[in-house]
Amino acid sequence: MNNRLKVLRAERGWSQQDLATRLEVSRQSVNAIETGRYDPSLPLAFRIADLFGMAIEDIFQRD
Amino acid sequence: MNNRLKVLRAERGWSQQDLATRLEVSRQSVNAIETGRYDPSLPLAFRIADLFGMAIEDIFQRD
DNA sequence: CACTTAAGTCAAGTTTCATTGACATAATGA
DNA sequence: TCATTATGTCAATGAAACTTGACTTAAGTG
Repeated sequence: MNNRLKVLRAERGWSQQDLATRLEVSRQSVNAIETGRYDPSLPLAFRIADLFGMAIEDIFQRD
Repeated sequence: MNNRLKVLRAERGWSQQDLATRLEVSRQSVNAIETGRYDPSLPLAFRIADLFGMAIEDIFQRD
């Protein structure tokens, strides 16, 4: 899976820490997802989609 | 999270084993997801959505 | 009745996701 | 220059997802 998290975050002028706080996860988790080291859990993917007001499918794509 | 997996599967007349085979997971995993013991990983959620030709959001809902 | 299939569950093990704490690097600003 | 912020990454730990193998129960079906 790859994702558009880094772009969406940058568009809003948020740091990884800002995003992590809004998602209630650690900064390292945001970084790991952005850099593709692992995929979020389904519940976290839902929180991300909710935060950006988008569908999961529009943020995460199969590779 | 709760999900409509059991219904979607039953509509197609598939056993848990049938579904597990199509998703390339164990029968116990399908059962655990259907009975709400845990949520699928994001990659597996995508495979499920693909298989049923639906969006993840139409199969899995936050509770 | 005996046999098979489906579903639910448990135990024990591996892999993946997520945590805290730490360190390095680059960029910016006082 | 010195301090701060942002990002990337590592190690160690814990929690969640997923595995195999086994057992039980219920519902057909010969």
